[in-house]
Amino acid sequence: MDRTNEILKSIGEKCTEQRRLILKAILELAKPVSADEVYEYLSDTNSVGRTTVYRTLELFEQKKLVRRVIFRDGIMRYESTHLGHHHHLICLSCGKVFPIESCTIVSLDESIIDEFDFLVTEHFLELYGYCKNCRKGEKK
Amino acid sequence: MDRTNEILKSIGEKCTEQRRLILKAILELAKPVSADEVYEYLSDTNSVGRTTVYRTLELFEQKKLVRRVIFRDGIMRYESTHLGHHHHLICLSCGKVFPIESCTIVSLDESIIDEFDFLVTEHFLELYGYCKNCRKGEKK
DNA sequence: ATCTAAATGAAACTAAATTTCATTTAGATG
DNA sequence: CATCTAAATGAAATTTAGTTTCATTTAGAT
Repeated sequence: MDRTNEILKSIGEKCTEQRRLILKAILELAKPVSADEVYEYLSDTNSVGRTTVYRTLELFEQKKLVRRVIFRDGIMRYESTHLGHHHHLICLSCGKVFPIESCTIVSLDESIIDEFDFLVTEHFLELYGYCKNCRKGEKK
Repeated sequence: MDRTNEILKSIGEKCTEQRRLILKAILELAKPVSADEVYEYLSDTNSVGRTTVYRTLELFEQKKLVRRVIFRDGIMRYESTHLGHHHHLICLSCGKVFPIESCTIVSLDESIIDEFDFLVTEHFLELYGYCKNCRKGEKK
């Protein structure tokens, strides 16, 4: 059940207890999380320092194990690339994040090279609003 | 030529020298700029403090004179809402920002209420890649 | 001209993220 | 298996963006 060792080997980096724990956390959480959230998540193990979390997430980003996502609060969050390309619905009331798997923007990426002579390599779309739960009991 | 007074009056806020200068800067720069960039832009006038720039941009955001945009570096930038709804091409090489006026996402906003029962009130799309200039002379 | 609530700005503070550097360790090598 | 070394770790210091505090100034109402 612990694929973290294999994954770390596959990116050609040392397998340390800390890296395994951080990778495990990212896979388990399966949503965008900040370095501090990962640190808190692992705080009961008492075996990973804050600095290491920051550094390891940066390493994972370089190695494409995670991608960085930034919402309106400007905090850097990371999510597993195993989740595949998707966008986010973010509730302005409760803060919950919902993934949208379908992406209708890829065609835009391609048309932009013609229209703007700009080669798009990645794009990020975030949609803000109010989720089902937070809209309950509101005046219509 | 100085509409800043009228604009400040129209939002029902005091017209101060500082607010006029900051608003003028935002209108002149006509692109997403950080508080510090506005401060630097006005540094030769020596008449606006850093704190005031931060506070005034926040006020302008509340009053919908500017909107906050956040790129991958997590720095808060603001741009005039006079520019209208649009998205951004950001060059990963030179950092230049190009606006895309057309928005093909509005229909997505609407379909999401049905599919996810989530009411979208705003969305942000940023496309990263390489602009014409920075791609010059590269191997094909 | 006077007055007052609001605006300003220097300095202190906060929070996220990065850097430094002494210590520890993975895993390569003999 | 023991040894060795470059890499990884983490506590503390530092940096940076942004916010708060509070004494002073000022817009604009009276």
